[in-house]
Amino acid sequence: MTRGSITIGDVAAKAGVSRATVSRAFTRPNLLTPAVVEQVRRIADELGYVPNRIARALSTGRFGTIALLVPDIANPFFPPLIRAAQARADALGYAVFLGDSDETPDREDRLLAKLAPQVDGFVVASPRLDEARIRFHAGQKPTVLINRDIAGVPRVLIDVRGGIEMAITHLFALGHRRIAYVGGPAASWANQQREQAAMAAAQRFGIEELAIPAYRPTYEAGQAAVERLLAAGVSAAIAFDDIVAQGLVAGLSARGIVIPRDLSIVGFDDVLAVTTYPPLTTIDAHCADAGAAGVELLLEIIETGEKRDACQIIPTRLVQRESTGPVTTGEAIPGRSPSAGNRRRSTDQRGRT
Amino acid sequence: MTRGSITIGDVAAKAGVSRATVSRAFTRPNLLTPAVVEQVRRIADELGYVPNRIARALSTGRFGTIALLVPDIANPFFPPLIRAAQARADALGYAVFLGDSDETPDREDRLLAKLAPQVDGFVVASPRLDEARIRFHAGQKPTVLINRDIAGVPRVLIDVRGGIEMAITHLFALGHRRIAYVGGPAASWANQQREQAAMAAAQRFGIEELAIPAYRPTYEAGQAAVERLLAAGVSAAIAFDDIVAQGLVAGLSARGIVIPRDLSIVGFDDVLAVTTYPPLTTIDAHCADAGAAGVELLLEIIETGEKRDACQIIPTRLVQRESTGPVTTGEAIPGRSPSAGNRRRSTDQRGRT
DNA sequence: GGATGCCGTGCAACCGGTTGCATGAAGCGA
DNA sequence: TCGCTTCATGCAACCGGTTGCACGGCATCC
Repeated sequence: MTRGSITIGDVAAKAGVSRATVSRAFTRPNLLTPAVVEQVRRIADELGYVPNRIARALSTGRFGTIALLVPDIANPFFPPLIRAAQARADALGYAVFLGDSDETPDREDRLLAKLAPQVDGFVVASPRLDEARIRFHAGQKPTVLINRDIAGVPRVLIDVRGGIEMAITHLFALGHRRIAYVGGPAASWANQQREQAAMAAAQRFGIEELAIPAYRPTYEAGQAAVERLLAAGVSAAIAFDDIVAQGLVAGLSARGIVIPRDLSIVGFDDVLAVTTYPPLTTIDAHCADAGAAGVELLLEIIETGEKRDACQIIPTRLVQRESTGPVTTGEAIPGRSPSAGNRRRSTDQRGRT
Repeated sequence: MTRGSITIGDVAAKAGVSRATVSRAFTRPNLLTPAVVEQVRRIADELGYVPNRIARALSTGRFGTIALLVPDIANPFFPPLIRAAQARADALGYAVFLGDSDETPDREDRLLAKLAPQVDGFVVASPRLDEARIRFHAGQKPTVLINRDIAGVPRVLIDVRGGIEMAITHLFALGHRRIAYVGGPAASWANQQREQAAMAAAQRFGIEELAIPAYRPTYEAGQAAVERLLAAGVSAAIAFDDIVAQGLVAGLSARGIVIPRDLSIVGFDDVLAVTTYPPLTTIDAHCADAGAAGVELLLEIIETGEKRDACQIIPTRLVQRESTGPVTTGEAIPGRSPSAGNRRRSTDQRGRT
């Protein structure tokens, strides 16, 4: 099956050159006469020769593969990220192993160990593993983290503070003075970061902010949080992510609460915003960019051999759709500048294309 | 990094045996004296020797890896499939390459060629490539197709006819006599299959059925098809997939049409049904099962070496939620048993767990 | 006690590339 | 014209395993 396929020897024989020359025609063409390179490549094409990456890996110690680990492929945050990462890697000549850790640190650990001997490096998105283990693995193989901030390990982060700041500016302008942050998994680094950013920004605006847990980043968890949200007596909520936001919207609508008339909802990630009703105002996390950036950073580290302590920030932006609106009832504490309440302000400032 | 690690030679030297013996101690221990095996393994452990999979792959031609190709990771149909496939492969000791062909046959072709020399086989979900090329690749490496029926190539298929039949039975019982099938990409095998099944089933029930194209399997395409759908004057529609259905629902709602009062909608795949409003009645395609089954079939073929012409059918079931209801207006042709119109019938017969 | 067979082990070739070094031809200055 | 570079190419070793075959020792059997 694999046997019997075209090898470098076949091409060499047909082209009347040595195997070394064929090899160089592909890996170091500048060492050869252009005419020879051209001829070898033509014959290789004719024969349908494809370099055997395994054999190459054995002699160079480089595999031309990377592994991308995610906690849950089915979480809509990851597919665009995976897609972009895969496309970028493919364009740069690398193949991608995909691993799903199923949200469990142990499986993540096992996948890292298992794949290590056959990849040049790792991109680990939203790692669930503890810092010590991550450090250990990162010491073995070039590793780039996405969405996790560990000093010394190259990483790609989302500009959560910027996005949250825009969201709160937006809500403030609409007159909201008492809002909620509906959180995801308590143990999740992303959740802690988002919650802290929301608290800090609210404080700066003099907005009262309550943290309401949703425990898991799912639609059902969002629905289940509705009761607690209503009990909090807020006029707006920022959700951990779009999924939780969607659950909130569904749960609220089911109780006859009209969005955004009665309550404004802001999502996070912009992974399904257009497809909700009403279309969700959300913080676009540019997750595809994060995936591409992670791969690029990793390959740069692999190819230069430099162990730079890079920390790349992906900008966010607020995408204003229809799940947020001005405060209309007097239920919330009006604050000191109620006249600003109905002024709609464009916060749709693109971070980048 | 990889260099400088312990090799079979180091173990051989320390154990005072040949490299061949060390190799056999791991791969064919029954050929050796138990005492030797035990001693070699102990020394290997002491030294921290781990067999190099790449080197092994080069000589055996077996890699312990498979590739999973999908047309678009971001299409919600695939993440559950990928997830299940990855989990199954991992459990059986294989690592998974993921390839996204971006819906283009050429990229699919290229990915197959590129990955072929480093995998033991392929699972190709919803291939976009033409039959001849698929046959060609399947001839080179063990290949299992999901969602594409090519005689002679092992494949896992969705029981589209069964699902459609249940959906139409359901709609008929609700009194619908004139319905539409809102199709996906015309060139897609899945679309053709679904459309034909819908037409055939409708005919059996004496239901009038119109085909309305949506051209692409996207939310926007679904929205764009609304006008054509309304012009058709039907009382119900079956969509190519849940995404198109969601687009239809959104487009209809935006025009003030209430679902299911004014129009019933049935989706296909059950990948986002709960999260729509109203929750979507849909045909559950068990896509996770399909992914797992594809991997299992492939590994069986790889490990037994048999080239069986397998064709495994994944059962479907109708999941009845709230986007379908009885015909209430007289706009549709009432048919001959209008009294059956309001009888709600449970069609939620599980195909399997 | 010698022929026979079995079995555990080693030798060496091989998988399909890459690469350091040697070689020989061409180019060039004196 | 000669000697020195320069450069394109080939030779052969190597990456780290696996495996067909040969060999030699020992038990078995006549």
